[in-house]
Amino acid sequence: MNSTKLKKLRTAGWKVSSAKDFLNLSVEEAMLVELKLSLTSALKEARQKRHISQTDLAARLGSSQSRVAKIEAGDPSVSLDLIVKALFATGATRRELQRAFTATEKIAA
Amino acid sequence: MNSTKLKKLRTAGWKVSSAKDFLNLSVEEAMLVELKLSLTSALKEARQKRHISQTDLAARLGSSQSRVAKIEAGDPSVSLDLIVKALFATGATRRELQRAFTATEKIAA
DNA sequence: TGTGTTTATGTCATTTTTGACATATACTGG
DNA sequence: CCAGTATATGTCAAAAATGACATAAACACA
Repeated sequence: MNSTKLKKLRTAGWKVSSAKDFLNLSVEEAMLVELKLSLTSALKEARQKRHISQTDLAARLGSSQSRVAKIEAGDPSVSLDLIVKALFATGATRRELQRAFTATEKIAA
Repeated sequence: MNSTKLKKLRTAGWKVSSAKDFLNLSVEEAMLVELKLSLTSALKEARQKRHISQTDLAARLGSSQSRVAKIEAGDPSVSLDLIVKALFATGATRRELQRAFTATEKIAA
């Protein structure tokens, strides 16, 4: 986790905390962001594979199309809770979730 | 996921939604709760194994001892984001996290 | 017993996340 | 081109989560 990567996350709108201990605290936050990106990517795949529209998924999830779009777009306003709930709502099992955990998401240059 | 289990989660303070579609929507929420419990349990283990106090962990995390206690207690007011950040803060790797994903947490009778 | 440390529980003002809505922009067949 | 469907983006009031604080309870170990 280098500082270039951190900068990229910041410009993407992520609030990777400006706390005192830049090289500790923020790294955990950045790890979380990476995890989220892996999962949202997995979500998009899972949803499309099953031919569910964002609107459909939103209904299953008790949410709105716009929020589903934001989840998949990796919007910083989306919690891990919601991402995981969305994944479950597509029918993904815990094991599938687990798989998504391994892959590290590349942050576009 | 039976309805007895759902009742237990509810009495533990979890807001497993009373949405129309009890046998779909709430099940995903319950799955999320189970996942959270697995992770908080893993967190407690990870922290204790490394002889870190809740106060120490709170500092690393930029949080407070009371919140760390709540995380480990499986308090419903704690987000998945915070649980995962806490796990990372103990030094847990993504692979360790992944392991915690498999184990299903028993809900005390 | 007392003293220090760790963990638990309750409360609350502030911050973050949410669903909903409007609206814009793709994308797909006709 | 148009019409229908899917997805993206911005905004906002309401709801949920947060750190901080007080304080209690459990634990250790002299």
